[in-house]
Amino acid sequence: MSPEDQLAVLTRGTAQVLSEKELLEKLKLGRPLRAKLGVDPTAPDLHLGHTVVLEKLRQFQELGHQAVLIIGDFTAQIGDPSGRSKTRPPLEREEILANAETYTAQAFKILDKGKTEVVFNGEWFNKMSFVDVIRLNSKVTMQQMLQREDFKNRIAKNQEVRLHEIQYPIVQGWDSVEVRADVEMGGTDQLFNILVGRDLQKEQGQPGQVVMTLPILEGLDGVQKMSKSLDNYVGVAEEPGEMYGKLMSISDALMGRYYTLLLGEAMDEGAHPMELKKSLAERVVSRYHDEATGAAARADWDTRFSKKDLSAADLPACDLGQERRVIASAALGYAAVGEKRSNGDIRRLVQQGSVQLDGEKLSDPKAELPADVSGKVLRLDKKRSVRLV
RNA sequence: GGGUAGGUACCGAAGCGGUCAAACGGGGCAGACUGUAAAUCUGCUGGCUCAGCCUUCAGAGGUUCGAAUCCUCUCCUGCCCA
Repeated sequence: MSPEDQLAVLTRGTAQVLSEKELLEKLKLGRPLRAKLGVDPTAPDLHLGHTVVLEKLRQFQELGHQAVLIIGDFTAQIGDPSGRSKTRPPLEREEILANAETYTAQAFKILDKGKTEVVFNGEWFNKMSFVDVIRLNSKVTMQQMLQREDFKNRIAKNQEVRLHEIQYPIVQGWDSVEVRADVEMGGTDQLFNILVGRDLQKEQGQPGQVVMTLPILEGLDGVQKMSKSLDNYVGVAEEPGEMYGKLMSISDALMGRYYTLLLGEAMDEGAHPMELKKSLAERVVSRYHDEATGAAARADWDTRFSKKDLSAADLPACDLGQERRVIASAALGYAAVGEKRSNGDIRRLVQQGSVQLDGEKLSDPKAELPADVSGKVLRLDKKRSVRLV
C-alpha cells in the first residue's frame, strides 16, 4: 500500500496526529515503523476502552509495521496521574507482574502476537542509579510539567500533587527513547506524556516520534472514561452474558460513540435504539468470543429480559441444602453467582421486593421458602438469578 | 522552621457535650414505569442472631453519669510566610 493510502487508514478515527506530514514522511522511509503503545498493568483486565487504541496498533501491524507493546511494570509502581483528580495508589510488584501476564494474554485477542515486540520498562529503569534519575530529570523543566492540565487543575483546586507524579511523564517519555519509537499512540489524555517522549527523543538526538491520540471511550456511566478503577467497564475477557448485559445498560446517547469507537462505523440513526443496542452488544460479544456465542448471548438475553422468561433461561445452579430462610437462601444464591453481600444488603433487597421466587416477591425477611424448591428460579436482583436444585 | 485552617460514612459536606449510626447533596442499590435506555416518583444505603444489640466521626490517652463534639499528645493535609 502506498504511503498516502496508509496515512489515510492510519489517521482514520484518531483524535489528533502530530503531525500527519511527519507521519507521511516516516511512511515514505519504506521500512517498518516502530509503533509504540505503553500499557499500565494496574489491574488484570483489559477493557473496551483499551481496545480503541489496540485496534489502531493492529492496523499498523496489518500494514507491515512493528508493534512495540511496553508493559509499564515500572511505571505502574508510580501511578499515572493522567485525567485523575487524585493521587493514584501505587501497586505492589508481584501484583503488577501477575496483572501483566493477564494483560498481554488479553491484548493478543486483538494484536498479532507474532508481530508484536513486548518489552517491560523495568528492564531499563530498574538498572538506573539515582544519578541517572537526576540526569533524566535535568532534561525537563518544572514549567513544562506544570503546563499539564491535570496538575494545573489540582493546583488551582488546592489539591496535592506529589512529586513522584510529575516523574511519570518523564519516565514514560524515556521509554520512547529506549525503544526508538517512530510513533506513539494513546488516548487523548496521553497527549502530554507522549509529547514529553518526543522531546526527550530529540534531546537524545533521535527523530521525534509522531504523536497519535485516539478518543477516550466513555464508560458505562456515559460520563467518566471507561476505567477499571471506576468500575464502569466491559472487560474483553468477560463472560458473553455479562458483556452483553453491560452493553445493554448503556444510555442511548452513548451508543453512537460506541459504534464509532468500537465498531469503527457510523450508527444508523433511523433504526430503533433497542435494536441498535442489541446489535452493538451482539457484535462486540462476537468479536471477543465468536459469532455463535454472540448470537447465543442475544437469544439468552431475549428470553431472560425481553420475554421475562427466567424459567427457560440458562442460570447458575444453586443448592440450598436444608436452608429455607429467605435471607440465608439469598446469600447462598449470591455465593452461587460469585458475589459477596452483607446480610444487611440482602435484607434490604428482600424488603424492597427484589428477591423473588418464580416471579413472586419474597418481601418478608422472616418468611421461609417452600420445602420443595427444586427447579424454581430464585431472582436476586435485576441482573442476577439462580436456579435452585 | 513560623503562622493558620483542617482531618466526619463511597465522595462532597453539616454537626461542635446527651434526643447521633450522625442533617443535606452526589453516587450506588431496589421498587413502580420502561427498551436491564433516558426522564420521573418512592424507598434503602456501617455490621449483626435486626422492634434489639455491636463497632464507627485521623490515632492514642484523659475529663465527664454521658464525647464526633472538651483537654493532652501523636500522625496526616491545605494555605500564607521563611
